[in-house]
Amino acid sequence: MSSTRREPRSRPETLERRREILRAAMATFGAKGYNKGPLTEIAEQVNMTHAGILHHFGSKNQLLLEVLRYRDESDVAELAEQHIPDGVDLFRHLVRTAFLNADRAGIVQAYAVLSAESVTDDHPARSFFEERYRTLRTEVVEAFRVLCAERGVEAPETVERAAASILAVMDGLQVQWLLDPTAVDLGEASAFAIEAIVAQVLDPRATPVGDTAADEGPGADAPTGQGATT
Amino acid sequence: MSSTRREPRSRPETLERRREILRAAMATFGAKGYNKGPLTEIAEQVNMTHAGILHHFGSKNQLLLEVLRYRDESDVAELAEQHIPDGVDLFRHLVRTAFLNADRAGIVQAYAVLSAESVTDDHPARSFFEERYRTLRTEVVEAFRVLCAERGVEAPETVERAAASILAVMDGLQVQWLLDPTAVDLGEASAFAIEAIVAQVLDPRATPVGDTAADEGPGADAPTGQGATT
DNA sequence: TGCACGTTACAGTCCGGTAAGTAAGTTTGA
DNA sequence: TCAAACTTACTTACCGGACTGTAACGTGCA
Repeated sequence: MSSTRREPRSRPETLERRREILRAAMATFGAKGYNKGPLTEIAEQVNMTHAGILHHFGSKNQLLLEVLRYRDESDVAELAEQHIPDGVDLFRHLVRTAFLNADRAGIVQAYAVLSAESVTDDHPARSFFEERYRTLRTEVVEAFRVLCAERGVEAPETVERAAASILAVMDGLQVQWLLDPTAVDLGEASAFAIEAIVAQVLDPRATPVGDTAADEGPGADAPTGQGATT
Repeated sequence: MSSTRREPRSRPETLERRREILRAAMATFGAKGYNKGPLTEIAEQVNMTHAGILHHFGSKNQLLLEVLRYRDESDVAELAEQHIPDGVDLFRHLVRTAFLNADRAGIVQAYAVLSAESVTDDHPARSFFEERYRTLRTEVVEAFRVLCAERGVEAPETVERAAASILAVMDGLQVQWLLDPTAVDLGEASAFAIEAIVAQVLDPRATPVGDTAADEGPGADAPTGQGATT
């Protein structure tokens, strides 16, 4: 756990070898989760023993963290070739990502499984996902501010909720889509929901739900229904 | 795995004993997930050995399925004392549930963790959650139809996407809220998002996102950005 | 008396991590 | 330049722990 030889990487091909391992780890963590994804399965994908993996990463725990960091770095590297989206471009970017994700079930599954698993006790990826969501929410909030400024309206205080909701709906749709890809169109549904939320921020309207929901608190009555936690 | 003595339950107190076990199992599966939640931990919560648990449920696998069934039955039993919500009442019910869930982190976590874990290979709860989402989506679609009929408008074909989105946003917000309860207000954010989606179904409006998103497909360009999968 | 409800004990797996050894590669210095 | 000295990248072998499931046995209610 502690004495992990880190960053030797003297030989040039080692770096590519490590990347192979990281991609393999992403695959099995995605398919089985972190807890149930054994090192041996990762190892045999790259024709190695599990001890070889541990030689490179020190521990399974450390491997997971590097897997997550690796993906973010790859994405950021690709992004750097473009401009950094802000304002309405960020929302378009999110919609486009949702459409693209429909062809990347493996990666989608890895993030869906690992992010939910991370809320369990002492999970090694917990702080990673905490920070990830914090960062993403901040970016979306900023995009709302820019968008409102362009429209010449003051950004309402609902932007925080809206930002969380946009990320939430994308994640939640992924789970439903992974369970039954024929039942949910990941791209179209994400686009619809994002439009709905953006519209509500820019031009709030009362609805038959909201009419009474405004004063809704942890009411004294009320059971839970089949959708207890959804 | 196969020959599990089921439903003997000769003595009256046995039924309550089983319920104790189910509640304890819900707690540890929620805290650690199914794969990492050991039977011994469930057992010691009810002052038993893990072999005692297996005597009642035959296998850990079977225990999980009964846990999930038990919760739904409890919820439905409570619901039966009320009316079955439909039309706009279902949406109000969902919002109310979100507020209530803010005080039930344990149950929320169990569903969040298990539903995401269920998408992994050969997970015992997979078909449970497939069916659960299918049922819930159908109910929400029906509520949209009733609501549209009340308003005298024709239900648009977006109701399917909207139904999936409403469930998705509730689930996704739960994950963010579990990771950092101070960053997200589960009830308020759920209410906001549900209102937004209902409003968009009843009265669709173009947005700066949708203006171009309509023709958005798996475009040839486009990387993924930090929010690769969200 | 017999069955339900446990217990203890154990079998069998699986898995992460460590130790020790080996065959390459890289560095260094005369 | 080239070989000794050292490092890296593994392998095999093994340890120890955790966990599910089974078998055998006791105990008390009906």
